[in-house]
Amino acid sequence: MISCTKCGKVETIVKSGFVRGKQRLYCKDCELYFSINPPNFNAGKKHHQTTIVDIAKILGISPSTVSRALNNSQEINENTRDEVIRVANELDYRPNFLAQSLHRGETHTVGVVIPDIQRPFFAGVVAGIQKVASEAGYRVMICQSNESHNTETLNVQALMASRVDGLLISHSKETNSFEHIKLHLRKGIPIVHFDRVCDEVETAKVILEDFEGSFALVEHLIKQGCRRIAACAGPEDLLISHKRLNGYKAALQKYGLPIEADLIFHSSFKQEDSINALNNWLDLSNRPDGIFTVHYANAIEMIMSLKKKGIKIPEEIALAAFGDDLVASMIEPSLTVYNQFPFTVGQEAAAILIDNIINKETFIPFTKVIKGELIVRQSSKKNLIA
Amino acid sequence: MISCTKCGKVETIVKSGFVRGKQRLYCKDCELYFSINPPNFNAGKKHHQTTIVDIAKILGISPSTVSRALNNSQEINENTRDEVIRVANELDYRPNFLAQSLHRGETHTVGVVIPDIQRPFFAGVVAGIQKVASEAGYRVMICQSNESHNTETLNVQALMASRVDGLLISHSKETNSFEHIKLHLRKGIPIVHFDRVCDEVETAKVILEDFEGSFALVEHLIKQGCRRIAACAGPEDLLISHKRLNGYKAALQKYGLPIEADLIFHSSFKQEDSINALNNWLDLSNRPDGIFTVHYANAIEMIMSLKKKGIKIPEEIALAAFGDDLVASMIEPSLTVYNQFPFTVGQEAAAILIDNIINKETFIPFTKVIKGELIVRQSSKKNLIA
DNA sequence: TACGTTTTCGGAAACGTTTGTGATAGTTAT
DNA sequence: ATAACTATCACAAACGTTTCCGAAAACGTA
Repeated sequence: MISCTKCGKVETIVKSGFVRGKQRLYCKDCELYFSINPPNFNAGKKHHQTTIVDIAKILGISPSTVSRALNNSQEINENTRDEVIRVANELDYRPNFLAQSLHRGETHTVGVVIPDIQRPFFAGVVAGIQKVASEAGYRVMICQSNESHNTETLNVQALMASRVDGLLISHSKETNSFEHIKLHLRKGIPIVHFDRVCDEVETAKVILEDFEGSFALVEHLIKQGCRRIAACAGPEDLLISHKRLNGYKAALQKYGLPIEADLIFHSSFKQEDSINALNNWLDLSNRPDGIFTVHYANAIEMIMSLKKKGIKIPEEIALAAFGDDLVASMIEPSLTVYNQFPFTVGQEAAAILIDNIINKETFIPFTKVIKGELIVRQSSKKNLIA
Repeated sequence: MISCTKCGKVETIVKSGFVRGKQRLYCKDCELYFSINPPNFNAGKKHHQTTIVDIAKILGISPSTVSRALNNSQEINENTRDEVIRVANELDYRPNFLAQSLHRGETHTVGVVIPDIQRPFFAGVVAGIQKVASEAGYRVMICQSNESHNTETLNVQALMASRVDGLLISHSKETNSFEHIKLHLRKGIPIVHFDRVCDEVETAKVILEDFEGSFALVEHLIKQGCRRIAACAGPEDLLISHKRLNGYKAALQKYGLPIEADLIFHSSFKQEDSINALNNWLDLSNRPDGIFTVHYANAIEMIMSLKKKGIKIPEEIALAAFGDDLVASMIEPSLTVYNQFPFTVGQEAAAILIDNIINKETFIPFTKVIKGELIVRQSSKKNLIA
């Protein structure tokens, strides 16, 4: 039979409802409520990281004194401080970051949302962010949206639940509404966009010279003698896709070349896409003699495909693309690119965000442009014009 | 003059020591202690994320009831629950993760320490980790050691201060003592090693077929006709360097080839290193006819250098390396590699860690080996033996 | 009617910190 | 000697949750 956990009596026990599926009991004698726990309820007891209270108990002082000793407060006796520090070292005390953050109301952590860490550009950005953040005493929490709007929204929510002090984000290619950003911005959370920014919200932004970059690439192709230049643009929803496409168009216009819808294709960064686009262009009665892509990976795939078909690069078709990478310099012919300096982008974005966090009241959003660099390689060196 | 913050009197104020550098005051009339705050002390007041208490106040109920309503407790009236949920949605309530974690004593977060996120192998591992972790409801916190022992130690400390529930780590090339790991292992924190593991500590490990992989690569080179195979090994402190070197040696021995100290070089993943090693080998009176490297990047650099020198690959020198990457397949000649499936490594490591976290009491450390795959490409196809 | 039982909620403690305020012993100045 | 002041500590509140316990009201059932 069931006996009272206090007096041990059996006859005084009556039932008293349910809690979490377990029968609740009441001992009329002890006036005690209780429920029965499984025998190993306290078996797997949490391991105990040493706390400020442990130290206080050992030294017979109050937790507040320990806290003051460990925080270089002036209002503490030197001897006391030394004793506290000695014991703290002995027990390998580490302040509980959760408790500190909860109390302070800030976590000294910034959140990062990127589409895909495996893309060298974003890996570089993350490395830059971590460098600046760690130097400023901030932790970094990284999430991947995998190019999904929904996942991105969940990422932002999770980071906010973790109470990050600020957010760095580069949107997924699907993202076409920005409520999840505006919501938190309204709550006063500092947010900084980079690369794939959005014009709808008033945040600080770190962007690349998207227009200028593609203009430079396309102008370069034109100067090398190309007269029919195809464009492999990015996903239609992305702002940077438009900017880059505009750069392409502007370059064509400057040199009096027509803009042909046939030659513009919106890729979604998938391999098949770019190959399909390429094949379509090759099937045209009037083939392009130059290709501009917004992502170097597309250009690499095209080069491979063109080589298989025996089409000469750059003589028959020249190529130029956004984004530098080892493979762009290694492939034959090596690929002309516009280097975006991802590490710098990350550094700048993090620096701006931390500034925004620290000077929350006075910070005024602005846009920082990271200048890129045209790297001319074999894929475009027709040398018709020296 | 200074007046009491309560009664406003001036004449009753006396000084009363210092706190944090600020003069402390005492009003004899009110018997009140206080110190003077700068005027804008409460100006930049923290923005208020809505809490459970806010909801409770609005509805005139207690916070515990709100908590129960939001946690699908059975002991709550349906109407009450609906009301709570309605208000919670209106105010966009998000539970404070810090408070939850502090209370529960667990963060549902795992820490990851890697040498460098920009290396495709580690980026792949991280992606695998995040996939498994997020599916299991765990957050991921990533740190880079930048191949520094000291930074690695600091990373581990920071993650522990954040009270991560478990740790995934691949050691820096410098790391030759493991106190920072043992310390936390003793405290009962689940730790899983991957790739660059360490034999000194009893943790679960996810490793590659280091021995078998290099054996396969070297055996392949031998079967292709190579008789003097040089090795560009990893940093001497790393366990995997030894394993891979042993695979190299074993393959040579199996085929009765001598092991020559001249042909073994320990790289530190720096570009100059591998080029220097290559030049040394080329200067030998008896040049090697095959090169095995533990990192594909070294092999890529060597291919570039060899091509400049006009040395034919694979006829004069064949190459094979650890680690697959886009560039390995794109370079000409394409590079024979042993693919390590980084994404799988990450997935396995995360799955094991989470198992270790959940079944902390019963978990028994073990080692999981991820099988690799030999990918033969042009850099080694001498076809002497079909 | 009377008692047992369930439902539903409030109060309070706890997680580990930091910090405002009360308190006391000792020190200096008048 | 006495008032003013300093140094040093303890206590308690607060951060936002969850959960144990107590209790009132409602609902049975004998």
